[in-house]
Amino acid sequence: MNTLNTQATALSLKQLGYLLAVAETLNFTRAAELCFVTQSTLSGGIAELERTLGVQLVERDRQRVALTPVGVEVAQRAQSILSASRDLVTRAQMAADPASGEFRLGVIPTIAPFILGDLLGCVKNQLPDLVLRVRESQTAALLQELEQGALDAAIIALPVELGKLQAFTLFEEKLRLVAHKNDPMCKGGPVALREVDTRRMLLLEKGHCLRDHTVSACSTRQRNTESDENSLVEASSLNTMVQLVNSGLGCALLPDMAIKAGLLNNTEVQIVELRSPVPSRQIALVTRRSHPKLNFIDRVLCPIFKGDHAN
Amino acid sequence: MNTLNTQATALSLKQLGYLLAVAETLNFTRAAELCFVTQSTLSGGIAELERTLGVQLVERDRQRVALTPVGVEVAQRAQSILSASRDLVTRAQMAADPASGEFRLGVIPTIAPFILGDLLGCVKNQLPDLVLRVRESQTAALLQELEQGALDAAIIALPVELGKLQAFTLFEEKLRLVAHKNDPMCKGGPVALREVDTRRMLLLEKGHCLRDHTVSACSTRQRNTESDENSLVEASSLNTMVQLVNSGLGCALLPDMAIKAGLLNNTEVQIVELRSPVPSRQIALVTRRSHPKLNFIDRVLCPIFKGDHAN
DNA sequence: TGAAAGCAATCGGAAATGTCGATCAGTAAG
DNA sequence: CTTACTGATCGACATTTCCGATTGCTTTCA
Repeated sequence: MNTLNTQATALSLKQLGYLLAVAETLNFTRAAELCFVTQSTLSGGIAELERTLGVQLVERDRQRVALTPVGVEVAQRAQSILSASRDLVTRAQMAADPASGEFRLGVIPTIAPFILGDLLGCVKNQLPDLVLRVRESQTAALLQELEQGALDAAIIALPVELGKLQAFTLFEEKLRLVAHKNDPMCKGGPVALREVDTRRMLLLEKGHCLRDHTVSACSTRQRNTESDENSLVEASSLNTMVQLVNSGLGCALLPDMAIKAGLLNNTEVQIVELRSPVPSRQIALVTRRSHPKLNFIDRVLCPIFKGDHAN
Repeated sequence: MNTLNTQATALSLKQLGYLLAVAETLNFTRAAELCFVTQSTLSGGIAELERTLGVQLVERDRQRVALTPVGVEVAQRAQSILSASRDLVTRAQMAADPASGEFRLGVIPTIAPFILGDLLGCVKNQLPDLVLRVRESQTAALLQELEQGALDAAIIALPVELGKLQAFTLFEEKLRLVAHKNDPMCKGGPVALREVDTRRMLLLEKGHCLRDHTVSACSTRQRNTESDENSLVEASSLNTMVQLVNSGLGCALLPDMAIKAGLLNNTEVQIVELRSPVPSRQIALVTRRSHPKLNFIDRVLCPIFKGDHAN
């Protein structure tokens, strides 16, 4: 049983608004109009605010309404609090537009260099308010960051173990067999991939998904990836790999985009026509199922990425 | 009929608190405990906050809870808003103590110089948190400022036209007749005031209440104040008036306090004993009936002022 | 002098909101 | 497969909020 306990209610922004209105008008009735409430409500609101603070803020007899010195100070503070609140709301509502703000995109290294130029330009044109922040990492790292929320989405090659992630396929990318122009393979007609000596096939270093794709494309029989440690050389990037091929060290499977982007320019490396089935990899954009902008990603971002690739 | 109108409710500090708790714990259940509500309540609160802002602030599936980038920013802003709110409350509650803060006191010129020294010292001792800000003005000006709220209280001489003001009598102050020591009045015994030649009675300039008191004390018959424009000299202060008396220009009625304060020191002016009724004026502290600290003024401030005078 | 209008406080009832407990649904660990 | 833990959801209840009407006081105007 409370005797005197006037149970200090919590401060409310609404009441601070009432106080400001009173400070402006020095008239409860007009202040109430400003706040779109009745004089009764405003009167009660001010009274409760005073109860909460334990101070009289407004000195009022029926003729005169004036703020007490404390009231003036409280009103000033209330002003800045309400202002900050309005800022918070507008700021949040600005950010509500998924096409604005920051979007953190991860891209695997065998795609990034060949897509980024176009991509950044495209996004800048079509979504001028979106700041695209790109990070290049291998699949595993990207997926982890994605799950932790450090990335909004990632462009990778399927298949991968999608946990609670959602994948949107962007396009299918062919893998091209390349060799030095003096290589015997370049002389004849189309080659079947399984005829290629796997020991001559150059690989990227471990961790690159393209390495795994290459390995599995070259062997119908299940080959243990761990067992072929006998690869003579491992390249750390597609560029390096092309140089190796150019030196006649072997052949390689390269993503179509890389070649289209001119990776073979100024080299003596040529594409070797392959007999079907032509190997390929599925490029997808992956994000969290729970991502706030999931719809935006599906409906807006993916189409842009697809369109970009089509060009 | 609203189709989509999700009636944006106003921001509430409570909900901002919920968000901060979630940001801290990254766990709805524990966040709810922090806020002393059930998980259900907190969950709804966050949901409504998001509805208000139109943005998803917290990314949550049943396993992982994380703030979205917008959520992080909103949380930061919420932090500072809540902090400012707490400051407002504590600041107001500090000021709730009537014995702290500023107190604007007006004093009439025929009292101020003789009471202020003691008064300021007394208040400083007994109410160390009270900043006494004193203004010296004539009665009319003080009353006006009082009504406008520019002053908290005023020390004046009664009677005055109290509108919606409240007067607390402090003490009765005798008025002393003084004259030059060579004046014939100083030679004989006690003098009756009505025997004094009113034409020799020096007056303060218009506006000083002491002038009016003097005038009415000297005349039993109703004398028109306007008619005695024939006063030869008018002093603008008690000090000046003493100098005039010292020059033998006439006699004067001086407040007891002024004399006790040493106004006659180093002069040849003497007190002339008066036969009763000895004239006097009633000194009072006046404030608004609606003043927030009315109780404090009555119970604390007035006793201090009385005590101060008694010394 | 009386009537009318302006003002803030107050009160009772109606509407809105906040809160809780219980339950559901999905995931992870044992 | 069960258990434990998570956040979302629903219905019921209590509280709060809000309004309209009224009161009591004052000033203004007739």
